[in-house]
Amino acid sequence: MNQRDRVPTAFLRPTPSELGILRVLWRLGPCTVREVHEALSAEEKTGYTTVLKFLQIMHGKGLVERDETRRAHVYKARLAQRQAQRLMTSQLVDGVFDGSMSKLVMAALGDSGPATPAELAEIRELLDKLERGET
Amino acid sequence: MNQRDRVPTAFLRPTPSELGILRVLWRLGPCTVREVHEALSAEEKTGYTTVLKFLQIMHGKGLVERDETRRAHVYKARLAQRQAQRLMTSQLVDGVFDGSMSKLVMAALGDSGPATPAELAEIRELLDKLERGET
DNA sequence: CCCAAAACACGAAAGGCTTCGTAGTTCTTC
DNA sequence: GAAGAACTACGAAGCCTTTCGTGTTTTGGG
Repeated sequence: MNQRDRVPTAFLRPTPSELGILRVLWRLGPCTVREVHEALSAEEKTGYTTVLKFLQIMHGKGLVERDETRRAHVYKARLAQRQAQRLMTSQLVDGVFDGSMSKLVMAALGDSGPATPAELAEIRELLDKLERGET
Repeated sequence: MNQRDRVPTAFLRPTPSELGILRVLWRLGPCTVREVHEALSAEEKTGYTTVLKFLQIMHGKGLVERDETRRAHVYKARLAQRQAQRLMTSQLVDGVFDGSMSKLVMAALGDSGPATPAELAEIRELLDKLERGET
């Protein structure tokens, strides 16, 4: 595969199962299959080999990296959570918000059980910075 | 709030093709297969019967409604774009933002080429309303 | 050294997505 | 009223996802 392919195209549409595994990897950092399986078992009933197979497939797709130096391979998310957030957010914006990021923000603010005051303040601060800093 | 499967579960994960069709229906309103096909053909090369089949399948899934009173059936998106935005946004928030809507907002505001001043003002106004009005 | 436990690889089945081709039905126009 | 256009329905092929079961390899303890 091309080294410049920094963002695997598979990331454009991770399946729910893949996301579940990625979430574990983001939360716990690099993990063996067993560790992922145990973390996942807390919520869903999944066979060990199912998780193994997923990680193998995800490795094939470039969604995760694999360290094979030890017997129990260690898997690691290829993209940081931040990057995945960026990607998938712009996916969503393109898909259903007519490409308008601010429509997304409006919808999110309007729909959410309104964020806590602290969060609102944080957002406001970011707005200030945006209005001053750039433009 | 739960009348009777108001939101088809298929909406939780529309495929790219399905989204393409839904976007046409949102933009043009209720359409015949031919109309959808023509709108879609502007961007992609798709066979007429392919579009027909998609609409049939989407009808089966409950993604679209169908008026059969005329020979050329008329299809209509089951959910308004606004509702789809709501749904898919909260999907995204659950999936990669640890359930935090404000994290999404922060990411969107931070990543986007900063919105126009008018948009920023609009967002700020909504913030004000949130902080005062509801809780 | 041998065995059980732990780990990986592989394959396969069931179901979903995508894409059409073909066949049958209804409408329009001479 | 027959020919052809415009529609719908159906089925099938090829590929992807999800889920395991089996089989093989490695390893640590007795």
